[in-house]
Amino acid sequence: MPRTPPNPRRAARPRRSTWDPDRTRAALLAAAEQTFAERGFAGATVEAIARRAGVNKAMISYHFGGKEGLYGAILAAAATPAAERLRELATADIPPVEALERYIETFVELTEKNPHFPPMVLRELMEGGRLFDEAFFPHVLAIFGSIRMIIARGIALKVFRPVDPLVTHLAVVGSLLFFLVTEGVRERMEKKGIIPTPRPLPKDFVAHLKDVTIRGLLAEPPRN
Amino acid sequence: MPRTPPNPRRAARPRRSTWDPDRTRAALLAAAEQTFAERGFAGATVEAIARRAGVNKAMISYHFGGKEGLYGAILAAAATPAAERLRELATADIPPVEALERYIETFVELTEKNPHFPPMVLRELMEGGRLFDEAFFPHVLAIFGSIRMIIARGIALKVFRPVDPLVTHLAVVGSLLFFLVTEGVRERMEKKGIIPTPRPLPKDFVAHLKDVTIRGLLAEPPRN
DNA sequence: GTCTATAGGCTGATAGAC
DNA sequence: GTCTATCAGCCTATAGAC
Repeated sequence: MPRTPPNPRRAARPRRSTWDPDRTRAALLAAAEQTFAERGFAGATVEAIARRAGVNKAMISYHFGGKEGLYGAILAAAATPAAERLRELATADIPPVEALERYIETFVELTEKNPHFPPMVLRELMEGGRLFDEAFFPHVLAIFGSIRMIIARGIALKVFRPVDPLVTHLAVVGSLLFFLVTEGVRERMEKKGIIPTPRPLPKDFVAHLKDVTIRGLLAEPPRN
Repeated sequence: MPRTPPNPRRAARPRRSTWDPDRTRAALLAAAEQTFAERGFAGATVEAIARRAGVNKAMISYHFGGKEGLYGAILAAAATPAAERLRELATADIPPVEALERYIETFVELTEKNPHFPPMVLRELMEGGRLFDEAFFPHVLAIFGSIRMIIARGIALKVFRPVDPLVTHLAVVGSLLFFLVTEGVRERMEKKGIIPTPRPLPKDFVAHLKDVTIRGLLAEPPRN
């Protein structure tokens, strides 16, 4: 009898017909995104990320040059299309009220494909470490700058009151990010029965924020 | 000649006439608050905290039972008076508009004594780990519940439109927390000359948020 | 391109002297 | 109550086989 029989687990797992570096990269990006969002940069361990991705942890160093590189790759990958889409919205020829409403909708919609992006961005804003990377920072500026442009245009057209666009956009984006990053805790509270009413859904929040923000900004108050 | 002359650094430091455990505890709490806020729980090391406090790192285990205990002590200490003060405001017999304005003012004012509290609370909301501690969670509920009560009262009195108080308070508190936790990054951006205009101060943000929120909630739009 | 094995560094906690 | 010295555990990164 041989000392080491074939490992059943190894035999059971269908061997991939060939190596697939793209699949490895993609799996790592997805697993890391989730783990970083849950535990932060320092709290996430490369072993946890690799296990979740189903690949060896050495692959992180190989493909991304280490934990830092992986983090940066995730941020840049998610930020690029988001920044582009919001900038298009801001520079398109759309009435300011509608543009602002669509900014809010789009902001939330984008995070549905990428639910771990808001906590990562917020963390970077708090810690400010990797935020100023060349590959990431311009996108953040674009995301925040787009809504500021929309507000400024609304003021120039006298549709909005002469508020400070900088302060205003902080209030709106802050609401959005806060709602998005706290969805998890509300879900847990609901499951534990700590809060009586069902938790608000993203669409409820979007509708509310559009409503209150527009009303708060309009030069001519709407008739109720 | 003796092999080991008196260590000059040791001699230079004036020896405290007697030990002062209260001072040790206080120094650790202050240093930890700052370090945790800057780097998060996992990112902060007990050695960094102890060095900043000017005490030996073994004191953390002695006085607080470890890093976790220290973190919890900070959260509870800051949350208790804040929750109490905001609850008083919510239950006092004040017109809803004024109460909401004072809630926003007080919220910001409280963090000026305790600038590291917002990032710690927000982090807990994101990670949800120690959030559900018995010593901490009721205070968070009180802080969030107070503004919800104010809004609900305004609706009952028909001063505010019939919005959802739960959604509404998330938008307001979210704005506040986001502004407060990102003050550091705006300061850094201003110093680096990345943003052209001077950064908004807390009082500017408070004034804006009060203005836009009240206008967005009022049943009878104000005459401009 | 992927994996195993391991090096090398840092962390949080504690035993024991004072 | 405080300090020094030290430990076991975990971390990231890499060398080298396949």
